[in-house]
Amino acid sequence: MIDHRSVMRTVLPRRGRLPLSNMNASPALVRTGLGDQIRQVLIDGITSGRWAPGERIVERRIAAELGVSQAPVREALRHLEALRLIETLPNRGARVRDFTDEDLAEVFPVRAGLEETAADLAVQRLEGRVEALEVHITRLAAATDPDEEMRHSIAFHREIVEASGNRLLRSVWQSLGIEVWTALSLRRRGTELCGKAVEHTDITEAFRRRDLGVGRMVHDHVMSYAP
Amino acid sequence: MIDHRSVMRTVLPRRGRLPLSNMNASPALVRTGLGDQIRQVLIDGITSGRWAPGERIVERRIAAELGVSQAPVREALRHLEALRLIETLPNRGARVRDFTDEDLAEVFPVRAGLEETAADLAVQRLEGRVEALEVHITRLAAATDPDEEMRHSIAFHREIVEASGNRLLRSVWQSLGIEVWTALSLRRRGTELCGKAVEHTDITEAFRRRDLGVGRMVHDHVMSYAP
DNA sequence: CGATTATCTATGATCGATCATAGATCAGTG
DNA sequence: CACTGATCTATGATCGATCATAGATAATCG
Repeated sequence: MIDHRSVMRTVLPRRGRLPLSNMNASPALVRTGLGDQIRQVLIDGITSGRWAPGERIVERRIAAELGVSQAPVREALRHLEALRLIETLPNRGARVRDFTDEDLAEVFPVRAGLEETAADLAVQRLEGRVEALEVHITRLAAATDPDEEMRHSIAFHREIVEASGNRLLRSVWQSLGIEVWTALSLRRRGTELCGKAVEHTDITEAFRRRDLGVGRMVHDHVMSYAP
Repeated sequence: MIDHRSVMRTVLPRRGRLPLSNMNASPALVRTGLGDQIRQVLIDGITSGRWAPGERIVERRIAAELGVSQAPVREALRHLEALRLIETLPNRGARVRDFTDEDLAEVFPVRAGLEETAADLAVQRLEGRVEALEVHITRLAAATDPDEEMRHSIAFHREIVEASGNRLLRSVWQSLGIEVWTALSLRRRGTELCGKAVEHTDITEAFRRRDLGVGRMVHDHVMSYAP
């Protein structure tokens, strides 16, 4: 019998197991359920290449490896499916998706369409107040490693989406899982996307002067990331 | 308070053989799992107003009413959350979302952005072959009741998205659950969206002559649905 | 009495076990 | 030997029960 009463089970249960993910700084002391933790483990495993494309993902095996039951693993797998990291067939389980270059490229037109819309909405609401955007430019400039660069660059784009004030738009954009896919793109080809940072400044200036062409600017900027 | 207990039971199993809700016509004889059936029951219940906005959705109660266990109900609820039909808080359950007019309006800019992108991609691939689009115009013209009208109108838009050839775009657009939200909009205000059908013809003509401005046309057309 | 703390209750989250299906393996038949 | 069908196996889907948390209720204290 396992000790379920242990207060604040920060990590997956059962006899010393798994790395303690979120014990450190965090504004709200996020207590996350097993499903969320498992999801992160699986995302890391797939993006890092620990599981090969096409490899079968067996619910019970993952559950046993992590010392949990099948249920939260299933829950996590559904999230991975929504992120399109795995493919599932009814009654036949899931396997790691084999991302083609085309798969990786498809995200850019979608982002472009969503972010153009977001920018057109945001320029109205921001009324020239671009401080929040500038923060991410500064941080991006100060970034040291490529992974940090990526996160700050994405944060800039997320800020535009947030500024649109359209919660559905935010939700849809978030659900694209840009971080994950960008990480996969970077792994696929060499590390780039560096030079595009200057365009963030141009875009921010356009927001500052309330340039109604900013939507198109963002659209073209996003598409310029595409291979 | 409305009587929930009497409702369904037409399909969900238990001991006996599952009554095969869809044993008849259907190209591929889709056998759907409990989760899918439950999802549909819940969607119908919410869109029809059987469950009031803000009303609590208790997993075990639904499970008992349908004669199934908690697991497939949970699975269905997660889909409803993705459709934004319910709101969920960790460890505190789900309740029917109270859709504001703003909620209903938010979908149009998102659709406009996605469908503009889709149209710009589709016009390249279609090369003037607009037969698939015309089918939906014809069907819409032949539609009798408003519900059928809605479905054919949406089918036209879906066709554009399909024609883009971008599977991610299709997936994202589908996940918006346009049918459900449109049904809610129609329920909220009176039945309209009728006059807009002619614009479908204009758009189709633009596709036929490979007019590169078709993206903007579709964008404006979608936004014209917004209240 | 009002505030604080210790139950109690409802219910989401998780568990371990079972059912059902898709494939694989084996057996029989012409 | 190819083919059909029975049997076995792996595993997803579902179940019933238990654990853990949030909110309600009762008990305690100043």
